[in-house]
Amino acid sequence: MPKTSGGAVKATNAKTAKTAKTAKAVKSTPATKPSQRGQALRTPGVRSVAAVNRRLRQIEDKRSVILAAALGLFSRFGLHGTSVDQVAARADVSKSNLLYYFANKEELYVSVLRELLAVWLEPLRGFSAEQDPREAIGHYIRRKLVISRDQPDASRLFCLEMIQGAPLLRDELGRELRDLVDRKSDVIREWVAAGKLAPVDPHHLIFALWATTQHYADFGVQVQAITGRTLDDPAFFEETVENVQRIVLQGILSAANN
Amino acid sequence: MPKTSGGAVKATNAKTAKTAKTAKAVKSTPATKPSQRGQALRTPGVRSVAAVNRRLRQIEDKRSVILAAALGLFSRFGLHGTSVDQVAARADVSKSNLLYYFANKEELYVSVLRELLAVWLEPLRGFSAEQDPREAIGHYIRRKLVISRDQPDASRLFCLEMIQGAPLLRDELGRELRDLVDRKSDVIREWVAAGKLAPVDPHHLIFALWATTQHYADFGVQVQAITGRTLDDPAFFEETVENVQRIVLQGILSAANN
DNA sequence: TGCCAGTTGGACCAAATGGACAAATGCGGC
DNA sequence: GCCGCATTTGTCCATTTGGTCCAACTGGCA
Repeated sequence: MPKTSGGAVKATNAKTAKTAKTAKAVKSTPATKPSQRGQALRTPGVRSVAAVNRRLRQIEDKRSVILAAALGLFSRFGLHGTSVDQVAARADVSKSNLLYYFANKEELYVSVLRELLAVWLEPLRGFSAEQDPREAIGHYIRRKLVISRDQPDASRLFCLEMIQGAPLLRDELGRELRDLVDRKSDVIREWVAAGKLAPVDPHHLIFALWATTQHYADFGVQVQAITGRTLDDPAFFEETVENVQRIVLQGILSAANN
Repeated sequence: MPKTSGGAVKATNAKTAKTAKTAKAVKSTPATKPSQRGQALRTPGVRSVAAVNRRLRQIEDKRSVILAAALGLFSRFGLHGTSVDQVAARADVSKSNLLYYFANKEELYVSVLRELLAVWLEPLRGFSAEQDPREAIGHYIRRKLVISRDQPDASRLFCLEMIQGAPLLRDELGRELRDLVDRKSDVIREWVAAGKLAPVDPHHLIFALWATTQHYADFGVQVQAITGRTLDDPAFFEETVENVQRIVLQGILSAANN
């Protein structure tokens, strides 16, 4: 909303003058910013292939640094709780420079998310019907817990986004994730049909797996407040893997009671 | 909606002058704002007891309305993603008025959180050693899922706060929650000792219970994206209760494999 | 060496926002 | 009807922040 009070005040003081919006004359678009050339991989122009490739790698590197910094901050403070300045500072580049590589804050955010989703889904791809479910699921739990330990930021940001209704992932969610889950659900159903698993709804099983493993990343603070330990403690990590596996695989009722 | 653009316009015209910050002279604190009188319940002054009580109730009501509005917004957009204006609008009060009841945004936020923690912990209090664990835990799962269904906002905000490191709940976490969990852990240990439960670490069991049940609130969007349903669907709700109970209590391995 | 696309940083701006302030309005008791 | 306090509102301001603009620089190439 307009709200020009600030502008009005400044307008009154002498020195200002205003940049006057000088006729945009030459439209000095500085060639192609990396944040723009999405597909059009570049007109070879004159540069040697080697030089181009080198530069391309440099660009990728810098983007990575920025993305890493952004992940760290976004995952803790969210999109709105993080300023571009902060990300730039953490990535050790100037804000302008950052905005040279990412058109705007939101694009940066989405870029981070997109990388995330891949990492996050990866472990699930492992499931296949030939495997022994006990093995496959036990292994899956361990892998997810490793991620919770080594990349808690990724897990947290994913959770953050989900809580907010995943406005920027909705499409991906409805497509990629859903497909993958559907495929793996079939695997689980086969296991059940083969009598290798108790009759359990695949979706709910997958949710339980996600929930129990992610919890140690997303609620890491709580876990630490209660147990006084973190997954970084190897003993605690193993203990966690074992307990989660046991709970999900065998349940908690004693044989006598079962 | 305030929106002072008009004011700005006025500002440019002669009369303005600026309020000049006149020496703060009398420090005209307007008696006691509700946002201040925390404990000092009020010097009876002159008002009749009846009148005072009525007013007190009114204050509580208004605070509740604001808190509810705040919960709805904070839980989706976080502290930084929500403006005081938005909360005020949603609660149908002016921003100034809101700030009359809550000294500042952060106090409002903390107030919301404080209410939350109580709701959130309540179900766990139910556990006691005399109960049949199968019953107690099954019941607990149901209760938590009811909360996930009926108060997803609360669950989400709690999760949000936790992800951010719970800077404002750290103390409460270290004290209240920890104590409660410790006490209930003892109950679980007794169950295990009595052979009613398989040997499982109480902490991890509690985490698993929290995680699996909250998941349906915090990741509600994901759940819907995948299953196409919500807990509001009674059939889906029951199906969820049953599956979560079965997974946690009996595990997923078939008897043959167990 | 000089050129130039591609990069980088700094000054600057407009919008948004938290919140201070003071004037206004309501209201119970005298 | 008047007083004094509680409540409510409109106005204004300082600060933060996303983003623009432009001047300056760089490294590869003719």
